[in-house]
Amino acid sequence: MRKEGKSTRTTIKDIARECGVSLSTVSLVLNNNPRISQATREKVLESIERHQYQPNAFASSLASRSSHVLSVVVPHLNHVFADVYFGEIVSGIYEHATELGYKVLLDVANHRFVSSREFIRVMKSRRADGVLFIGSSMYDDYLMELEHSGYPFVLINHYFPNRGINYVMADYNQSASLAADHLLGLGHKNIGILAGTTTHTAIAFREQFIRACKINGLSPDHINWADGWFTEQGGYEGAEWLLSKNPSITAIMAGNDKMAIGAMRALAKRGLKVPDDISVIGMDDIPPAQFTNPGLTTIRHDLYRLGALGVEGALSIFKKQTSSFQEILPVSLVERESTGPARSR
Amino acid sequence: MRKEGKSTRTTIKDIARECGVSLSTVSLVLNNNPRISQATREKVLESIERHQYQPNAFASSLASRSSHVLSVVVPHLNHVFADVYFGEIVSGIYEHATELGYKVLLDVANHRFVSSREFIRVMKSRRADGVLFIGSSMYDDYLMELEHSGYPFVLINHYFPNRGINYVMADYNQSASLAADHLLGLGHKNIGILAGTTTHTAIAFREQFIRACKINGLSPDHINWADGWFTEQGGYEGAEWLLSKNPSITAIMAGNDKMAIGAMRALAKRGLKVPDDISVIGMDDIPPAQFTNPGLTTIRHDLYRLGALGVEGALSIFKKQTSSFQEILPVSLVERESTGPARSR
DNA sequence: ACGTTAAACTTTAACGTTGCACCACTTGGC
DNA sequence: GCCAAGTGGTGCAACGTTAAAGTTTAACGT
Repeated sequence: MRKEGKSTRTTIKDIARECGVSLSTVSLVLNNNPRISQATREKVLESIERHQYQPNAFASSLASRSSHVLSVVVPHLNHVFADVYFGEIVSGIYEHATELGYKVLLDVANHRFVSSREFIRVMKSRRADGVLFIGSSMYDDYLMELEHSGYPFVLINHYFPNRGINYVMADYNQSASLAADHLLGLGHKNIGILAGTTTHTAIAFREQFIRACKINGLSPDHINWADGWFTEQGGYEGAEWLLSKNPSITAIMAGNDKMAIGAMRALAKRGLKVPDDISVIGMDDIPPAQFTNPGLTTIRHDLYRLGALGVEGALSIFKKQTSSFQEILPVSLVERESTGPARSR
Repeated sequence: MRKEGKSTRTTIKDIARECGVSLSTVSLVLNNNPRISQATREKVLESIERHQYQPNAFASSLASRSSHVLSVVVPHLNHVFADVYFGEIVSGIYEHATELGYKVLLDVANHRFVSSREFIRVMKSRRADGVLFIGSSMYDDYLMELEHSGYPFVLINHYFPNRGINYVMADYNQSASLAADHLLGLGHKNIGILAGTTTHTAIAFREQFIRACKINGLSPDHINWADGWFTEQGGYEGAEWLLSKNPSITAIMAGNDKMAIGAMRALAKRGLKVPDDISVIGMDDIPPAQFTNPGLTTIRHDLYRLGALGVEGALSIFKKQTSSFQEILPVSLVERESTGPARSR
């Protein structure tokens, strides 16, 4: 048989020879083609099972021009995969992709990735059937190159206004309204905002929040904002800056939970009690938000589902079932203990 | 030529034809083989650049029998990629793999993965040149099947005693001693342990910690432990259980930071102040440990480096530079504010 | 002038699948 | 008795690369 010292792997040929059928037949069985009779199918499957035969993924991809792989691209941040926000989305991507028989490959949008146009190559080289971008920023104009490329890619929780670029994202307008209503309802009249500034969604969110406050009669003088870089450290520093600028603020609205967590640390260091002295509200509802002290009130974005939907979108474009994919998901308020009635200081 | 309406991609053939050289020459240039003259090399590279040519990864893998892909296998937990512990390790893996020209593929050790022996198939099908297992448990005896397989795989932060299975891990014995010395040095005589119970490392750690306490004169009656499942929720419940069993404990030692964070939340709910009423020490030093209130004292395990080293190991086995790889990394104490002098209650 | 060696390629045969075109046989309608 | 359609396959040429062995040319020592 095939094992005369040459430690070669079992291939489709071995199975075909043993079953006395052609290569094509084995291939058809492998791909569940109905044109093969039950009898033949069983004979082949038995042989496959017995040899623990595993088709070579590369040969298959090469011949079929489809890799059954999805690539997910995250920004070039330090230890980026340790970020819970990205992790939640990746989890959603992974699980949905797996259900559909897809593998997921990791990529980081670092300098090389961008300047060498590797994001295009990933698709050109057929290494992936589709690409999902998480956490891209509004300065990532390289993405525009892809707009009319027809390549299956989608942005997750981000978008470019007036562009035909595919995306799935949370409803940031609704988030802003929900947060504003909650804080205003508690009587807060002096609010600090910790915002991200590098995405269109974050900017739209901040503007919508401010608008909602004004509509409800808040004076613009009583709304300040600082850039919190979407990070704990940024939230920490931003909170300090807000307090130094206006010591009488009674609530901080953070554009994501990480900044909120950083802010709470800064408040604790200053000896301010949350929510007695000052309220804090976050956004995303990442899992750690349940285990802060006090528990963080936040706007829930279903990041996991966002990831799963992204997979859906990329694959339906790949399969030419649709040419455009733009979805917005509803959000909800999660009340925990970090917000309470305003109390002037 | 090749472009009569058929929208076929640029291949090595096109480059070769244009440059008037053979396929092999282009291939050799692509692989930086020194046997090609500078002049030819430049001509070929120029053409490659101009056409934005990207070699087909599958064809290359098929022909060379090497995928330049590493697979990382994480346990089948809910939203597992949102776990900071795994994320830190994955970050280390990703970055080191990238430096070495490797891609990383995600896998989860779910039921199908295990029962269908997919972990073997991943290597058999050559989808990956090596596999890194993170967070495997002592019950994952399927790993034994791989022991003598010669396949390049390594366990990260776990091991099986008396087995030739490759691993990289933190020095859990040193962790235990460091933690015990720290707590004992602060005068604690009544200690609760929040432990993991599903890995050999965690069990060895707990035993070593208890041993160190006893050597320093602590009575076994004053050392209790609860299983905290390595999670925040487990740490929360474990802490409550420990306090109900022995209300006078003055310190909690947690086998990872996540349990410590859960415990701190439980203590806060009970109205206990950390560290005034009770000290808490964790393990790992995951990034969020800096942003808890108060900051978490912990033992630092360099998870990122553990991941990078794992890549090193798997690849050196793949390249047959070594047949066995077992490394232990030193750890260190990081003092923040969650531990302080014992005060009896 | 001659053989030897090295440099710089080229030729050819894999690598392990899949898609397409084709074929042989059966069934059935008229 | 002949054609049409359906069933259950087969054979072969891709797919795009690399590895191994072979060829040509130039350089060099004796």
